[in-house]
Amino acid sequence: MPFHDMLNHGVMSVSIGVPMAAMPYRPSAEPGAGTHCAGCAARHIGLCDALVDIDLPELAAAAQWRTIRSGALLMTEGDPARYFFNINHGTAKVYRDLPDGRRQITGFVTAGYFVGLGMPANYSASVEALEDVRLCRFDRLTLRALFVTFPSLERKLLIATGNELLIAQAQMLLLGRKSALERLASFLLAWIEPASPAGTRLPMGRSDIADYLGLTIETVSRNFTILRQRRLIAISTEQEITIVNCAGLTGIAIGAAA
Amino acid sequence: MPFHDMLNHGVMSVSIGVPMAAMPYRPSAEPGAGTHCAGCAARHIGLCDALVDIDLPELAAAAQWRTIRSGALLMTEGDPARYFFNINHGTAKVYRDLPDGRRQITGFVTAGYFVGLGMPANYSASVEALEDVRLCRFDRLTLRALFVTFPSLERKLLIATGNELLIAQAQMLLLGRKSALERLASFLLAWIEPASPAGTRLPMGRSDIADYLGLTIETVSRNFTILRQRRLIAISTEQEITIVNCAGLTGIAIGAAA
DNA sequence: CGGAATCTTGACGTTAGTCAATTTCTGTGG
DNA sequence: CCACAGAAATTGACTAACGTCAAGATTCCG
Repeated sequence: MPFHDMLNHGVMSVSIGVPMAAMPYRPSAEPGAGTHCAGCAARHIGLCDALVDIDLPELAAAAQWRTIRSGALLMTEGDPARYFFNINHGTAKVYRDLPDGRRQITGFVTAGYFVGLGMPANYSASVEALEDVRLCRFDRLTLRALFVTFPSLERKLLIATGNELLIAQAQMLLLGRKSALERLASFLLAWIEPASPAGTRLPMGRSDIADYLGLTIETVSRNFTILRQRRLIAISTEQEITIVNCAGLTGIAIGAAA
Repeated sequence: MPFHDMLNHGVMSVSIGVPMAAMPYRPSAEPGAGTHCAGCAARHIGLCDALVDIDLPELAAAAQWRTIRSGALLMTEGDPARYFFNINHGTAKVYRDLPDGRRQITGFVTAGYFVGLGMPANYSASVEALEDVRLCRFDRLTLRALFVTFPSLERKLLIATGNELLIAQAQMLLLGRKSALERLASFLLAWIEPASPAGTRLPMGRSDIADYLGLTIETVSRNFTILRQRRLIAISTEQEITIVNCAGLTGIAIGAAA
């Protein structure tokens, strides 16, 4: 169960995958086999999950499909917060920067996550795609109007925002009180399928992991080596990781081991 | 504008100020002058702010007034999350502990704040009163039922939860990337009225500040001294602080000064 | 196969933590 | 009002963990 966080979403300078720039979504114009939200791969993990199939067209009319290329920005901190996003596929990083360049990644967002929760007038963070990202973009005013018709949308967002807050709390404990080794162990447990023998490919590099854990890239690398040498994890090809000793890794992550 | 955070709220072992243990709130039985929610000091900063006066009685019927003595727990991490709280007066700390005793305070809650946002079945943090705290306690199931009648309550909570998330993001940046001096400067700016020449009394001690900023009590103390020696703040009587040079303090807080 | 980017490893420096007094504050009672 | 005791805060000397700087090794892709 991967992590996440985020906050805003935004006016963006991104490449557009589906050629329907400012055009409202139309079922008949949809790409892929499903051709409408009910057939979307993210149908039951995204915002639409709050609605029954019969009500989907109204939500779909407010949604715009986009594909964000790897490395492109979904939103930039400080920009007017016009849009709200629902990720359907791919991974992006949410981060804040200090004036001198120090960066803190506050979360990674994957399929099903909302970007733009609890936003004020301007985005409070930047979001960059780590791989190609498919998403639904909503105009915030349009979406707010839909809340009146479908209170279940608002409930879904309230639950999602609450979950974000829980994850943020856990991350504050990690950043404020855990050692480098404990941070890395916690991170891997959240991202790697514990059972998978084949190994899981991490979508982010060492630099992003460092910015997420409040460490430097060198410290992350050193602690990867420590975990590997202690036979707690196995590293096949760089970011292809396998958890070898889940109990041992968990012990380190929760701070049980001295 | 003080900070905050929080998450759960809970089954609690607390002293009860207003003698109406499990009895539903009744206007005629209310303490103080206002004698009902419309006269409450927190009328326009709490949950009730989402309702017009005419609808208040319905919300009031679901609320129970409580006073939590300084040092008592509002909730304990892991306990079943039966209640939701709305602080009316006083300050409390929200924290998580690691098994070996390391503690991270994820936020301080004051008048107007909600405790128990986005909660799962069990409280995910403990909350302890730093001074006597007055609050309204709601049964979570009862409150959820009210959401159907008054969608504005849910909207209020969504906005509040979103604000929490923004604050949590800022705190992650602080914990992950700021120096001890920058952390303390950021904290003081959030808690001390910049203009007040008389000085503001902090409700928390050095130990709580340390647990909030991810530092030790000694490091907090040393950096208080540094800020005082640089004439950025003045310390009258221990936790009675005045901001002397707001611009200078802000410069440190945002990481502008090298 | 080659070059750039990413990752790893090593030597050394800096910041904050640890351990230990000492000082200051708070509150209580004489 | 002052004296005292306990708690909280400050200060100092030293240590440990992580950051910085600098090579090298690997991986990735054309």
